[in-house]
Amino acid sequence: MAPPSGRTIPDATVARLPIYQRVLGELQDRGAATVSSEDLAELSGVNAAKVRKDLSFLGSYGIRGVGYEVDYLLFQIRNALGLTQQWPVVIVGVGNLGRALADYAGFTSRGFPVAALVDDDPAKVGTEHVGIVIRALSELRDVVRDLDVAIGVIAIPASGAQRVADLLVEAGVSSILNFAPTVLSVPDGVNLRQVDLAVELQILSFHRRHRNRERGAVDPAAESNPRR
Amino acid sequence: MAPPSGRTIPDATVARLPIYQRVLGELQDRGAATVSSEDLAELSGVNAAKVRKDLSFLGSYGIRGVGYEVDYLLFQIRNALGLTQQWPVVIVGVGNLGRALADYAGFTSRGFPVAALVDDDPAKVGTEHVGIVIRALSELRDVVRDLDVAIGVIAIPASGAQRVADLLVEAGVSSILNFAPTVLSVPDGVNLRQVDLAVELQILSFHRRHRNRERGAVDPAAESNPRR
DNA sequence: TAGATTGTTAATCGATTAACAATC
DNA sequence: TAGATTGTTAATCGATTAACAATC
Repeated sequence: MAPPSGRTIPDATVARLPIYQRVLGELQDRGAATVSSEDLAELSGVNAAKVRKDLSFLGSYGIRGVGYEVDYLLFQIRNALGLTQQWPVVIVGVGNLGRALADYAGFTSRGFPVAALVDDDPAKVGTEHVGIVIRALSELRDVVRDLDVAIGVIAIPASGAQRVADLLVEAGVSSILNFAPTVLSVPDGVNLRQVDLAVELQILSFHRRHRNRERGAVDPAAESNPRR
Repeated sequence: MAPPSGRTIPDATVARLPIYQRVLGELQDRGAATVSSEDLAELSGVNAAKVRKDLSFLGSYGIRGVGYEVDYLLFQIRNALGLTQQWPVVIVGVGNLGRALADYAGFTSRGFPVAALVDDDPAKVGTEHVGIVIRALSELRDVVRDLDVAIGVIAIPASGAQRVADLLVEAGVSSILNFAPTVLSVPDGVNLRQVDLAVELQILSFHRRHRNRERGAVDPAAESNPRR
């Protein structure tokens, strides 16, 4: 009954909690009071046993014979994820991707308000995007301090990413989300996640190829070895 | 010596092949002829034993005492991923995210040229973005047929995503990359991958919270239970 | 009480990693 | 031959899932 104490939530479970959170939010909007693991699983695209196991790591928040109270479970998931408060983010790089992220409603609505935009192009500094003034890279430290920024988002080309990561760490952010296709190194204690948009396409490409293989389709590009 | 025949490459390995590919590409640009599993691991941010195991699923392409020939290994990885040919993509939704994706150099340079842009806003249809004319949603089938499109990218809000997915499937694409934060259902035989930009922030938030916990920091937001 | 659904167990499967024989 | 590095084994760890007792 008490919230789990020793606790360690497996990584695989942590990665699914945001999905449950989103689905529960939709259920809440539709006015659902409770949901069974079966239904939550269906809506989330996973196995029902997995849902129950995942939720059991948070504590014992279901009611046997009934299901889970939507409001209550949503609160507990938000709590586990640390989303009962807002975490302002700074986006570094106001190119196409940076602008898309700044406009992306999903950030603010899910607890990550875009507090600041930063770019090193003098032509952009001082202009506004969606009501946020673009600041210079040299102001990063002040921006992070003044706006209480916890998370830095890197939305610039790979070549400058490590330098920006270093600046973000110096400026005091504790977490970095990197969209540049390059492996970054950060000090211990700084959380780092990497998203590579093209990687997803490459994985798709692999699966596409193998689905076709199974069906006996011929893939001419797959044959022939080059030199050596 | 012969390319592996029975083959099944584990999912975890498939997910890392694009990383090795990118790192090998950088090594190639720098003129490196060979690379050891130790160095490739370091540059990719993984364990050296894992690199060797991953690569062994593709075949036996290393040279003991020497390492891996960069060019040859790169070819074999591209081959395994099905990237020895180009896979044109169509991007549905020319909002901020769609435009960012269309401009993203990483797509074209890694074998996924943006063949077409599609939007259902009449004001956008017929205009150009980065040299590509924006077509109407109703033309999707023609676009896919005429431009030999294999992959559809969904870059619209969640509410319309399932309908667009259905249209893409009808139009004949075999793979879908979905950026809308909603679970899609597609027929068997269609490959689907989901990217949720906010999910990454939420996972970061969790890890941030627990790093702090370990250090004995107090998190006021974590306490107190709501009603019930 | 009967029906429904959770929380947990235990079996299974897949992924990681150190260690080392094979071999360049 | 000596040194380096692969490819593979085997031990370990973590994730998934069916099954079911507990209980609303």
